[in-house]
Order: sequence, then structure tokens, then C-alpha cells
Amino acid sequence: MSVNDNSVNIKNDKRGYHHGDLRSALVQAGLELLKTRSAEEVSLREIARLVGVSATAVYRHFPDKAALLGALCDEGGRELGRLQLEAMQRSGGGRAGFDAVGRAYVRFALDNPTLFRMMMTTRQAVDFLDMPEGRDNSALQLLRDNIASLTPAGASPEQRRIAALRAWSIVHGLAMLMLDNQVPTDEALIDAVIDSMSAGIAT
Amino acid sequence: MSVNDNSVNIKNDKRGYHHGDLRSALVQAGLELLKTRSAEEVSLREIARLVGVSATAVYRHFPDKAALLGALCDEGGRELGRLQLEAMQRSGGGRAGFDAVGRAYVRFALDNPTLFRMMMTTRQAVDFLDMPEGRDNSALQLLRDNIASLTPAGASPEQRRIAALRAWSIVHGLAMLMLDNQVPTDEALIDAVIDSMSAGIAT
DNA sequence: CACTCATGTTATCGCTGTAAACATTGCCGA
DNA sequence: TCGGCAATGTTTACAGCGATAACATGAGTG
Repeated sequence: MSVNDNSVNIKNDKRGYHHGDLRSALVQAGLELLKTRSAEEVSLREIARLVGVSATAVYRHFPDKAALLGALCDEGGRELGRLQLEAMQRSGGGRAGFDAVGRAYVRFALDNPTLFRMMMTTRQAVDFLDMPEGRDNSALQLLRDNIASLTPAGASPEQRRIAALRAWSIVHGLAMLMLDNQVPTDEALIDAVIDSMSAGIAT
Repeated sequence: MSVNDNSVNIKNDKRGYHHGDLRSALVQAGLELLKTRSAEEVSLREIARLVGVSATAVYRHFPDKAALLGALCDEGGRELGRLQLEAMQRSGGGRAGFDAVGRAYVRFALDNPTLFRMMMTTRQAVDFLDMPEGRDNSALQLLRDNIASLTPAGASPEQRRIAALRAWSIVHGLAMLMLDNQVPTDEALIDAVIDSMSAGIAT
């Protein structure tokens, strides 16, 4: 009779036995919980509870917890791509665009700490360096073009690779360090580091 | 009668009721398990099992699991400091020393993925940028001096701060990206990025 | 209108971290 | 030398977790 069993029994609002679109409701609820709790603190049962459904209903839509979290990561990836693309376009491209994309990357990380961490830890490698022309990473592709246009004309592909990786390392490292409170989350600091990054890209 | 209860009952070797130095045995075992398993996959009970002691015995030495993991982080921090100091000294300081410390940082991360991740996520901020002259971070202090000597003579303290943070971001970002398989773990790549980092430190 | 099968539920398992009560023993003062 | 206490171990217990299996419901199609 414990209230924390698999059953939830709330089911306050009128929705019958079938939910309608449980899958996206679970994703929605998961993203919501990730805003406050850290990743391993979010339980399947809690997500199900929030949606108002039994814990095991989740397994009709995801093979296991990792799969659900993976879906959250997908959602986050799309959002990040959108933000980066928007930042790039708003800034007008070129070096300013490069900086803007970097800032969008860091900002996304700071705005979605748990999700970002999970995306990086869990997700399949995007293989940013080899830049597959694949479907879903338009932002990365944009970035690639930008880096290509910023590096000196005579730069070898290998040099471009290094420049790209260094730039990625800078924004990623900065984001992680701030996420982990190793460095104060200071807007001016972000700008300064990113500025010094793009200044040095034509090494 | 389950074999997975709190009790372990192995206790094969002759050690009586009292262990002798259970605390460091637990730390030792914890570090061992972290080599193969990821952090959240290591359970208190498993560590205790490995040491041959009941699960709850742990609580005589650590208030909770986080505290034990914290002790592992401390150990890792000391080791990292040692390695960086050694790298610095072996290389003879200067720019070579700076690179060597960066490489040691990345290498430590790659050699101790779980521990490194935990150290960064869990640990109290070292506040690398403000560089407390504190006792235990001799390596960081060394690094600070090195950065100071590498930046142009006319650089302001703020500029040095930025240069230091960018350098840290590069090695940290590179380490994390490789740890997360976002980038191939390639020795030559590490060298190239770090080389381009120290080349650009006098920006 | 009946059947089917996708989608929900309940019951249960073994694992986890942790609290509480009990057991053992090293050590220190009388 | 002995008595007892504090430190350090053990057993027992509990709630929450992810996951499986068996069962219930009902939407949509023939």
C-alpha cells in the first residue's frame, strides 16, 4: 500500500487508459526534471509519476532508461543546432559568426547543465573533425565552413583540423569548467576567452 | 541466505574482527574499481565486498558514499599534481614545461577517465585563476609562474588571466572531448593542439 | 461486431544507499 | 591483572531504483 509503488493512482484529469502521446510526454517531463535535478538523480519512476502513468509504461516506448535519456539528448542536440544556426545568421557570419556560435555553445551548456553534460558523455561521437555531411548537424557544417574561411589561405587540411579542434576544445573546455564551478560563470570572461580564440585561429 | 546481502562472509585470510586500516583499504579498492567501471556503476557494497568487509562498515569511516568518492578524488588530485610537477621538472621549464604540464593533464585524464571526470565534477573549485597560494596545488602554482613568464612583458594581469584560462580550457576541453569519444584519442593530435596552444599564448 | 494488438497496469525481483541495533576487541586506568 | 569504554566491525531492515513477466484495457480494422 506504499504510495511509492509502481502505480501512481493520481490520474486526476480525464484521460482514459491510453494516454495519447505518452512518448513525447515522457520526453517533455524528462527535460523538465533535468532542469533541476542532475542526471543520475532523475529516475524513470519520477518521470512516469510526473506524467501520471505507471513506471513500467515507459518500457512500451523505450527499451530502457538509457534510451529515454538518449531521446532527451536528441532533443537537446536539435535545440543546440537551432541556437547555433540562429546565432550564426544573426551575427552575419565571418569571424563574428564564429564567435557567436562559440558563445551559443557555451550559453547552451550553462543554460542546460545536466542535459549538456549528458549529451557530451552519452551521445555517439559526432566526429566533428571529419565533419560528415550528415543530415542533422547543419550547425556543425556551418562551423566547418566558417573555420575554413577563417584559416589562412595556405593552410593545409591538417592545419585546419587542428585549428578547428583547438577552437572546439576552447569552447568545450570553458563550458565544462564553468559547469563544474572550476571557474566563475562570468559573461565577460566568456567573451574575452572566445575573442582571444578567434583572434588566434589564423595561427 | 542470499549471497548478495550486506554480509560477505569471505574473510578468507586471517584478520580478526578489526581490519587494521580499513579506510585506506576502501580507498585503494575504490580506485581499483574506478579503473574499469564508471563512477555510478561502482557501489559501496561492491567496494566493501572487494575489501572483504560488510557494506555498512564503510560508514564507520565515511559519512556517505559521496564522502568515499571524495576521498578517491583527493587521491587523484595528489597524483595529478605529482605527475604535472614531474613533467614540468623533467622538461626543464619554459614553454616546453608548459606543454609538458598540459600533456600530463590530458594524459592523466585519458589514463583515469572516471576518476578525472569525478574530480572535475565533484571537487571543490580549485579557483585556478585566482591561484590561491594554498598548500596542495604546487603544480598549479608552477603553472601560474610559467604562464606569467610566457605572456608578453607588457601583458596586464587581466590578460594573463585570460591566457591562463584559455590554455586551461584547451587542455581540459581536449581531454573531455577525447574522454567522451567525440574526438579520436590520437597522440599526435594532442601534441599538435597543445603545440598550437603554447604558440598562441603570447597573443 | 468481434478480434487483435498496441498500450497501459500490477506484482515481483535483485540491487542500491543508509539507519538502527548489536557484537567484538584494543586499549587505558584502577 | 582486570574491568569497562570507545572504536570498529556485523546483522537486520527499509525504501527507492531499474527491469521483467503476466495481466487488463480499449482503439481501430476486418
